[in-house]
Amino acid sequence: MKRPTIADIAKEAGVSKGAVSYALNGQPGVSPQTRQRILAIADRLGFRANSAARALAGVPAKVVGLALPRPPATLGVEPFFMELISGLEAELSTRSYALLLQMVAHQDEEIGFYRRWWSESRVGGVLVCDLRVHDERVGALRELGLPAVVIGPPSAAGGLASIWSDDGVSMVEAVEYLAALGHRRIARISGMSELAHTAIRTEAFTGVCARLGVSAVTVPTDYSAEHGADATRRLLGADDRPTALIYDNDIMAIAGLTVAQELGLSVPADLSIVAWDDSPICRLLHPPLTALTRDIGAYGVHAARLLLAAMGNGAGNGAGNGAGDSADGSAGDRPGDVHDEPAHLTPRGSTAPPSR
Amino acid sequence: MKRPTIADIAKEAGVSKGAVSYALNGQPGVSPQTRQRILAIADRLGFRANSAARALAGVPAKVVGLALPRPPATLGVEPFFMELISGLEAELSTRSYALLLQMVAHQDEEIGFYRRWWSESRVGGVLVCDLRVHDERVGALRELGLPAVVIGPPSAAGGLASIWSDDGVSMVEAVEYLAALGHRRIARISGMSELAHTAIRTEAFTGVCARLGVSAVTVPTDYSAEHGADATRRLLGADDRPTALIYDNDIMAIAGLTVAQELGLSVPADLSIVAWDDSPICRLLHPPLTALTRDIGAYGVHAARLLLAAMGNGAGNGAGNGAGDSADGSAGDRPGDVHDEPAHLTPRGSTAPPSR
DNA sequence: CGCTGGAACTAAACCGAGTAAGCGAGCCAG
DNA sequence: CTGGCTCGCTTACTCGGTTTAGTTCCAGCG
Repeated sequence: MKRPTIADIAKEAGVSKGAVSYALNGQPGVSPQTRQRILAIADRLGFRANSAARALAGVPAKVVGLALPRPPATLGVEPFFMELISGLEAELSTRSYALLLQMVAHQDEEIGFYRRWWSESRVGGVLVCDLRVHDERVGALRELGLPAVVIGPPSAAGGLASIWSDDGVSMVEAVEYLAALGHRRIARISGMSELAHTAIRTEAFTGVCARLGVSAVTVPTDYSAEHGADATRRLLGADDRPTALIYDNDIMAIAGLTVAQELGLSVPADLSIVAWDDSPICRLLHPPLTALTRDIGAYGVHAARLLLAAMGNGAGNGAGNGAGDSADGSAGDRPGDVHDEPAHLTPRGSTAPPSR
Repeated sequence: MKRPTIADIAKEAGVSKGAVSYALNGQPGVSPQTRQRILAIADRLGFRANSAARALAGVPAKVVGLALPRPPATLGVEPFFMELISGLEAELSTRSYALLLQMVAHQDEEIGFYRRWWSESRVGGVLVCDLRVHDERVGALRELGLPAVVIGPPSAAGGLASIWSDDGVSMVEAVEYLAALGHRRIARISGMSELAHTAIRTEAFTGVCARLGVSAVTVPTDYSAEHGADATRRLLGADDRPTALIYDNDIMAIAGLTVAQELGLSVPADLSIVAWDDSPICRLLHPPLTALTRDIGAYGVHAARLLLAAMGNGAGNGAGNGAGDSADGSAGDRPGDVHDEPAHLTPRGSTAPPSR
């Protein structure tokens, strides 16, 4: 089986390759009749333009690169990423863009891949996750001139387009809720402290706790279930143990719930638990977890839209404020930054007033 | 910043483009000295061959395609896939292959993508998951002549290379274990019954239960936590409820554990639970789940190796029996089929003799 | 009637690699 | 001394699109 080329179509239609190219790409230079004829033949032959040839001819590759930090414990990856990818794909594939996935162990390797993708002109743009407070990737990407969208706070994006939901707002909502229930000792099991969004959450957490007169502790972890369980054990073993715990991801919250139950604590009577991000499992646990819920899929859709816009394919609604349901970009961020809806608290059975 | 091309290198080295190409690809036709000089220049310039140009020149694309069935409930995807991808990547990236990921809603769409990838010569081969009993994708791929590896039972692979672990063996192990504990009514919450591996598990399950004189029920679901919970509720509400449950994935097992506890049943005293596949959460639940454990990452590594071999890059150990620690390919399957180690039972706190 | 202009198309260059064919130099054998 | 071979390299063409620079033809207009 041989793939049909434009030359085949040209021969069949009795025109030149150029005419076929114009016809297929909707460019002027061919009469409507000829265009119709060419399109019909292309369709009949099942023609699809060879992506290598178009890429070589300078048409930007309809491929988007995503480098995923390999999870520290190499175990499973958080549900967050799967949902994000799912959302990215939803948008990308409707526009016939492909997603090139690459797992990386550390930032240097990741930058290496960006360099490589660029020099091989493999991708037209990239998505950057897990932004650090001072992130070398930003500089490297700007230097390469590779279109990029940062999934994280604009403050650390260093001028690259970014999409993010304001974790500070969500953190305040969670703490205010717990404080209103009567909690006065709240601990937080956070992710890696070098991550930009962790820093933002930490700042918001300490800030709002101070304002409300609540004692606040943050224990940084690597986001893994194991570390989450360990941290929980340590916090609950202390003399003045906290009455409420906020976990920076759902995986650790689930692990923490189990630890609490093993220690003989009843949730929510003896201990309240809040999870950040809300995978289906949170709803199915006993008790179901109160969680900070956001539409991660939509987050991915918006990120993809923003990147496509940055790549020049601004096609219609993709440009500017791509997020249909996003908040206004009120804070003085440059155009190209999109604020998604922040996560909101979904109270469930794992939170209640502390027992006296 | 402009990408260096072989023409740049040629000019700098004072030779022709052809010589550079020969030198870079380790082909004869240039003297060792000239080769050295060219390589040094290429290195200094940070040269990387434009992937589009090589693809156009007929060098097979170092890209592997993976179409993932979009999860039925579009919620999160099973940990299985993330771990599998992680393993695939581990092998692919050491050989500088890229992974093209595509989410698809149904089989027809998936076949469409294979066609497209083929006619655009985007990928050099594909991996096929979630094999059906009679799977149209197999025929389509053979027709296209696109190298492919099936992640599933050879019986349904229709002659394509396949990799798989014998789920029948594992199922027998689990049931024999439960029967030895004294269970006489075992139910199984399975995945989609049209999937080939579900069929194999079901056959093994009914077979071994009949042999051991154990009553067996299989309830098919869509693998989602919700369906798993529903099925569990129904099974446990019946008059002669089973004393042990086997779940076809870990997600449903977790949901099922929660349901049992809500119904006031104590696990494992009143009900034993076995999960198929063993994500970190299984270990952290209370009680920790007895699970059928396998090294999914290694599974992915072997799948990638097999595909690379099928694509002609047999480089060394990739060919033949790619799985270092795999069982021998004893059963009469053709070369190109690899048997990975079957899942083995890891007894934990969720299984015990049934209460009288 | 002749000139201009635009529509519709063709021919050929081009992108950046890979590669078959050819060619000169050096070497060896006859 | 010459024919033939090999080595080392160049030339030129290929892949399949895109794109630029023409070319042809016809309509419109002074």
